[in-house]
This record gives sequence, C-alpha cells and structure tokens, in this order.
Amino acid sequence: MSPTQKELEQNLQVDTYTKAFNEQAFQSDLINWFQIVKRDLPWRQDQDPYKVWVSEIMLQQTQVDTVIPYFNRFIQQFPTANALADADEQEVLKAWEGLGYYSRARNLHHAVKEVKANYGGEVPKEIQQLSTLKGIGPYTLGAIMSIAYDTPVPAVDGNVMRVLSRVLLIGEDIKMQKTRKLFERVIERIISQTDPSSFNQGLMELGALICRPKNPDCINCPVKMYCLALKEDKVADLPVKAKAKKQKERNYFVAVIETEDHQYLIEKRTEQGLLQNLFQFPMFETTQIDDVLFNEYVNAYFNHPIKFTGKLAPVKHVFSHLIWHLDVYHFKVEGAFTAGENKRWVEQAALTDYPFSVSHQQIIRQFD
DNA sequence: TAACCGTGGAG
DNA sequence: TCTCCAAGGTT
Repeated sequence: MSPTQKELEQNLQVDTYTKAFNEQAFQSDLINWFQIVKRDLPWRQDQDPYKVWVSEIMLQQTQVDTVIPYFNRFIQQFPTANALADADEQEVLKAWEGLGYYSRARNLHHAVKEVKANYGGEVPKEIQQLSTLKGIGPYTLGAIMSIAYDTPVPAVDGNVMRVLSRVLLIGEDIKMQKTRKLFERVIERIISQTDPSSFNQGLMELGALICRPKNPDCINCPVKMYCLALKEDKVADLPVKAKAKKQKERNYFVAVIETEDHQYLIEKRTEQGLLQNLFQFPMFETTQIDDVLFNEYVNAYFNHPIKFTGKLAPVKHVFSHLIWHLDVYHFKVEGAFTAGENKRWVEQAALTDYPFSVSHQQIIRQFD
C-alpha cells in the first residue's frame, strides 16, 4: 500500500522541521532532566493504568494544583475501575463537583463500565481498544499508552505544542486540529523508544516548569542548546495561537423557594447541553420582564401561592464560552407542594448531598 | 470545522 | 477588571 499524495506532503513537512535535529541527544537531555526534577505527584506513586487514566482525565484543561485534592478523594472513594463502574452517576458527579467539564466524569464512568463488562476490569493496553473508550481522545490515548504501558505513542497537549513550537520553530496555529496532528507526526520521529513515558512527561513537565507561556526560564532550560526560537530570539512569539471568541451573555431569574420547615425546591438539569444532570434552583431565562412580572410568573408556573420575601445577591458566573447573570429571588411557601418530575424538596443540610454547579453553590453559601 | 463544554489561577 | 490559559474531547 503506497502512501497517498497527502501523506507524502505531510512527511515532507515533518522532514523540514526535523532534518537538522539531534533527537538522540535531545531525548537524553530531556529525560535526564525529568528524572531529577520531576514533581512528586499523587498519580506518580505507581503505574496503575486506572489511576493514570483518572489523573489524565482530571488534568484536561485543569491545573495540577486544582486536581490534586480531587484525585486523592476520587481514588479513595473509587479505588479501582470496577469500584467506579459500580457507583451511581450522582455519586460520581458529586465527587467531580467544582472541577468543571462534567462530561469528563460521565464519560469516564461510562467507559469504566465498558472496561468492567468487556475487559474484566483491566484497562486495555491495545491502542485500538483504548481509543474507542468514551472521553479518551488523541492526547489521553498517548498519555495512557506511554505512562501506564511504556509504549511510544505521542501525547500532544498544550505544553508539548508550546515546547516543540519553540524548539523546532513551528509557527502553525495551535488552535487548529491539523496542527496537533503535525506535532504527532513530528513526535513519532523524535520520541524515545526506550523510555517514552519519561519523554512525554518530560515535555509536559518542561512546559509547566521552564518553557512557560509567559516568562519562560530559558537560562535553566535543559534543552536550550536545541532551541531554534531561543537562537533566533523568537521565544516570546511562539506558539502562535488564534484569539478566543468573546463569550455570549445570558440573564436568568433564579427562584429559591423555601418551606416553613426549611426545605428547598431543587431540580435536576437535563441530559443534554450545559451541566448535564447537575442540580440547580429553578431558573428561567429572562430578556425583558421585570421583578413584578417575575413574581406573577413564578406563581403561575408552579400553580401555587408563593410569597416573595426578598432578593439574594446576584451571581455572575463565567464559563468558557458563556456568561451567566443570575438574579436570585427568595420565596416562602407554607409547605412542600407537587412541583414536577425532575424536582424535589430537600432540607438545607441535605443540599450538600447533591451535585451543584459552582454558580448555584454560590447561592447556597448565602443561606447562612 | 468550529462551537460547545467549567473553573480557578496568574499576570 | 481583563485576558490568557491549564496534562482536551465531542459533535
């Protein structure tokens, strides 16, 4: 089977970036540095593929210091793939509460059930099997294959693209998916065959500690002698990254409805879109209606006499692609009434049993 | 492809 | 306050 025209062009492109590159010496210097300075992180205690998997999912778009306490609690609560598979989704979401990107938790839970059903609870080490699991994309695939199974597969994350764009002077826009694929092809040429785990982790550790987005510590860089950007004084210009779009803004009324014996009405979000299956206080998107109309609307919506008792502090919540402005209203009712399928009444102390997004945690914190 | 999907830290 | 960005994946 001969390579296609496209593949030939791609190989040529990789050639231009790697032809004058001494990958043997680079590997050696990078790996030796990593062995000396690597941080003592909880997921580096052993090579358990399940723990590597959990850590890599949590670390997606999330800083190490944020992940550490979540990882420790999660592994204590769900020590094995089978233990996680046997858990309820609500438990898993609760353990993920506050970490964000909740599809990661739901996909991990789904995938672990598949591992239990199809692979006897053992995380597969075949690349084809691993890559079909929900939530395991190209980066995580390479990370698990290399870190857990010592197999030379590229693991291209933001750190790796930043480091290699500088070392090899690659000016492609790292927002583009085809650029990530370019880096994967480059790494297939230069990855260590004997210690791909330290090679991949070394690139990421270098990006985190030395080759930082701002104020890179080039003086102390273990591979500065290979760095074309440093040689040409272009470190600050790389990587090239398209600007992010501005978030859209949305306004909501939130109804905190409390009974005389201090039960609160909460509702479960849908299985689609934002914050799937998380809980919240009933909320309604608003465009132009005012406070008075909202009070009438709430009474009509629930078909029950509900007494407005005052406003709580408004909440502004910034997502990656969205900004919520929540106007929070407090209502009193005499007792719990039938409110609908996805709704339930919960005592104040029991609110902590349910997974809420941070926006609604900010509301709960005002109850004291 | 580009939009969607969270949250918190750092400059 | 504002902007970027952090061990990305899915659709």
